Amino acid sequence: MKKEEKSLYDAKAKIFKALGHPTRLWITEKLAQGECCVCNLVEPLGADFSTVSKHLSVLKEAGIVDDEKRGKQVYYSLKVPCILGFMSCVEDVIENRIREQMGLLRKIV
Amino acid sequence: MKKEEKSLYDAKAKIFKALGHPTRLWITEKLAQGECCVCNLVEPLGADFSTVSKHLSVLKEAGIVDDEKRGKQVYYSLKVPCILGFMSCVEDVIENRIREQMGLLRKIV
DNA sequence: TGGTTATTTGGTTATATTGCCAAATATAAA
DNA sequence: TTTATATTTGGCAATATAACCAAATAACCA
Repeated sequence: MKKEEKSLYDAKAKIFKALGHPTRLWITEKLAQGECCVCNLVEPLGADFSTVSKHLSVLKEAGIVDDEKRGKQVYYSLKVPCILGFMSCVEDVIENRIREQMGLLRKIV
Repeated sequence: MKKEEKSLYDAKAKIFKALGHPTRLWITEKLAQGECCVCNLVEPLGADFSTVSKHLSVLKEAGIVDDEKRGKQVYYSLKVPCILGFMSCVEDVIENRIREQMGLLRKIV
């Protein structure tokens, strides 16, 4: 990989990496339904306020979400809804994996 | 997040995580053009054979690629082409990010 | 002003990832 | 059978991530 090619792949990978955590994926799908303040996410996630805030900043850094301060709260929103279009593909991958495991199981038993 | 919800998000995140590395992303796009043996990937990547092999096994574990041994070589192929459909979205995110940075720069200068 | 609430930041510790090297395995060829 | 080639595996050191706690910041309210 050449140098400039490398930095393009670094940039792309950053976005996948940002989505590569269950909490951040959950947040992303939640925000797809509409903006949320941090406080709206903390309770259902059952994580520390600071933890959620840090996950949000990873998503923001990656360009996936936007933030806006209104009063005491910071509202996050999904900036790139096209991300959701990928989820059905991801679910296909998971389904395939399960199907294969079942096939394997049948052979063993 | 409830327990079973958590494991769904774990499974989804695993796929994003697998794609969240420049080398693995490069491999994925390369395989989209047709199957490759490990030896075909090592040289252009400029990485160790063992390193490439491990990246491939991450992709395989995630259900993204398939492998098939033929003779002395192992051929890898892209199992889920729908992954590529996401790339234009990823590129949009990158483009937005650059655009914003330019806007910011204009304010400063 | 002082207090309260929402959020971010810094620090720390535990865990995971990455990349290389060396060794193991497998297949083909001599 | 020995040798060479392609690949995987195990181990190690360096680096990155994640989660929590405590402290800092920022905005509103009494």
